[in-house]
Amino acid sequence: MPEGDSLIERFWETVPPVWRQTRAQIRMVAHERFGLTVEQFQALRRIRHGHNSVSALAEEGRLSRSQASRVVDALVRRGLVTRLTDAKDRRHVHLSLTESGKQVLSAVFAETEAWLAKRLQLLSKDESEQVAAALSLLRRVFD
Amino acid sequence: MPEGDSLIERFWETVPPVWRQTRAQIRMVAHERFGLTVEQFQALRRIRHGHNSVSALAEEGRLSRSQASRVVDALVRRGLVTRLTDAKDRRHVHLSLTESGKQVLSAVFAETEAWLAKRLQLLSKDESEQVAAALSLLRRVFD
DNA sequence: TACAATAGTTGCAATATTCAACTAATTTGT
DNA sequence: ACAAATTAGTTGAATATTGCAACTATTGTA
Repeated sequence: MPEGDSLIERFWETVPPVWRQTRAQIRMVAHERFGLTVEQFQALRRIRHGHNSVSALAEEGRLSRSQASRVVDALVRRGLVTRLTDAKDRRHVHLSLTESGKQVLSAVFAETEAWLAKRLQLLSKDESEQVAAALSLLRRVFD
Repeated sequence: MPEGDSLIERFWETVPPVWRQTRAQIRMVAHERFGLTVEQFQALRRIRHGHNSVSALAEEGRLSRSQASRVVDALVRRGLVTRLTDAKDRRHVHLSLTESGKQVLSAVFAETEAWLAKRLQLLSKDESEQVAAALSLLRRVFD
């Protein structure tokens, strides 16, 4: 399987370092400017994305429910997230971002996207389209 | 910047989840079958890749030197890594994989690559080449 | 109604992580 | 040549993170 091998090679050469750099960038902005751990930032991101319960956060982030609960605790103490007990099923606690939480998340994203755009702009228009198309393909096979 | 935006969108939709799945796969194999933490596995990988000192591991893995030192300690205790003091500069300690370490790393990689190949084989030959080319481009702009 | 299942939180023990101090070896400035 | 600075690595102690198990509270089910 020679073609497959070279694609696998490219995958290993590309995806981990690209993500590591991106993650390091997120960490730098989130931690050094806002005092958030990466886990806390991820939780904010996931809450915004609609994973608004402790269990959903735990599953998405591959951490235990107890840890997820404590991460949420820290975010609530910082005033970035609110807990709201579901009226219909009082076992559920709905998490949502406060205004402050939204602002922090937007700020981190804005800085990270500026950083990302600077790199992606090194591609020509043609190359951009090519990469975008390829990423769609890649995403599809990982669904 | 409409084209750029869509590439950035694709990036966020693709790279983090693809890597998260890959990482989860590594973790599953490394931890559940070999009792390695992800950090320990990463250290093995980096030592094989030539980052064969405690400082190099610390820098690559973005962890403190003291922690890197302890991770190496654990690997040495398990017989997966050896320490060898440099004869010329006796401050340096060269790390290398033992046979057992190589075998463990190969086993983890083999299982992970089988998993990866199963996904990438969903692509046609043309698509494979397209994705491989795009990954090269992406890698280039992140160097 | 009793029993099981689900969502979440907390106590506790085991690990992991960091900061600072430390040893040891080498390099540098004078 | 030699004191001071630098580099590599390790360790102690304080702190934080994590996972397991136990717990409360609520809802679903036989």
